[in-house]
Amino acid sequence: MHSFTEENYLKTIYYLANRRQGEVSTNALAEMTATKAASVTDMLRKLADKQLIHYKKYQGVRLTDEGERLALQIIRRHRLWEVFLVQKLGFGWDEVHEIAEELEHIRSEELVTRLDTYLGYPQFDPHGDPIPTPAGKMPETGYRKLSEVEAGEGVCLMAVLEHSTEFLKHLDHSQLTLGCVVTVNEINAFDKSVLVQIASGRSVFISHEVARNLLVN
Amino acid sequence: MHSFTEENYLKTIYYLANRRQGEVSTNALAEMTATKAASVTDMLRKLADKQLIHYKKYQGVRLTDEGERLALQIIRRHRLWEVFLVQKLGFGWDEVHEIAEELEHIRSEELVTRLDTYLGYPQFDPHGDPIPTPAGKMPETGYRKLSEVEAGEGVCLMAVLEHSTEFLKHLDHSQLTLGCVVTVNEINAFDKSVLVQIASGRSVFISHEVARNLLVN
DNA sequence: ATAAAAATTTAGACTACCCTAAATTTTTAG
DNA sequence: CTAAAAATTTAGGGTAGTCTAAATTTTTAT
Repeated sequence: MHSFTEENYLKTIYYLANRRQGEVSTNALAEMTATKAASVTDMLRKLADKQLIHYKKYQGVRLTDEGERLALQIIRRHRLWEVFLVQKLGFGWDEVHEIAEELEHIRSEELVTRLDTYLGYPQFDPHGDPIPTPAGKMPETGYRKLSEVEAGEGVCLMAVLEHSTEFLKHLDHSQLTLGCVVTVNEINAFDKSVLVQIASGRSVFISHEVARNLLVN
Repeated sequence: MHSFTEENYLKTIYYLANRRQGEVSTNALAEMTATKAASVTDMLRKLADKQLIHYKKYQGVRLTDEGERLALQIIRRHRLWEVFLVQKLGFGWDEVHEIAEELEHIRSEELVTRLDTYLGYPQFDPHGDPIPTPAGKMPETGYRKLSEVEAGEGVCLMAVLEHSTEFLKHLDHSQLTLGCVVTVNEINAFDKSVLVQIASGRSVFISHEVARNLLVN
């Protein structure tokens, strides 16, 4: 079995590898795990010994197939629990991340299977992120960032890249919810902010910073 | 905050203090926590420093008010999660203990509150154990052991003292479920086994060992 | 009452994970 | 191309929780 801490490192390596494509650096991991680079190096040696990562000193790190399988299993659990917390317990989508961080480490295959069934085999978590399959594959989505949409296009809000409470509360406040159909009316040439119209007919101003964190279809 | 391990010790001290009335011994704790007496001594010093237990060397241990409050909070979480696992996810009552051992340590008051609401404020867990109140009181039940019931009496099965898979599967097999009304027909003078009649009319033989672990009303 | 047995505590050590400071390697800038 | 900067690793050490073996205290049995 792998420790709570090992699981968190694997998950973090997966995220960083997919964010900035390619190898993951020690410093990036230290920042994400809120530890120091020296501690990361210790753990990388340990994960490499267990064949969960490919690791050459000073060269960055990459998950092995087994490491990726484990990472996706943990992400699957995290996202299923987020669905539970929002859909069944009525938490807001901005309140569930921390709790799911703990729930994802509960060790029981049977529990995850039954939870999945209970929730009706959801495909996406409350932030629109796809839920990895039981077999350990991450579904492809093909979403674009709202910041890359041309003026005049109509698109559907599918997911958020940023999960902070402040960002999510801001979206709630602007009546921007997932599934929401928006039409891009204007793109400001200077600051790249966009003016969109939502289904209710209301116009909503979205800064470039926000638009970069919204995924659409 | 208190560690996972500290929480387990507090819970275990509570159980043992209520099982064999009075002070809890180092060895009993070592057996229950599957560690060695020396490790228990270390932890007792730590819990005493934190004012969670009353502890005098060589004299056994007792929870302080604060320690008992924490222990009951953990037991409350454990039992609520067991209700969830059985009622919502469809686990058998013999399968939920280990998983609830992990879930009980998830740190979120809000989670427990919402779970309680979601489950409809249950009073008892799937084994018939009362669920401590949010304020940290253990409800009194006044149950007797089936082994103490007189011949001729009709009683209702309310709870089990033993939680092992084998014991619970045996009860399932004998069609002895909680809430089941049973009439004690005969008490064997030699081995104290009892012959009871259940609602379906069927007679069920119950050994003294089993009867001692069944609580009735 | 006291010696043997049982229970408990202390001493010293181990692992997992984390840290700071110093050393080393890689990257970058001039 | 090389010196400075940045990134990374190594060295040495800390805490939490565990262990074994030895020392100490309490209990039990004669």
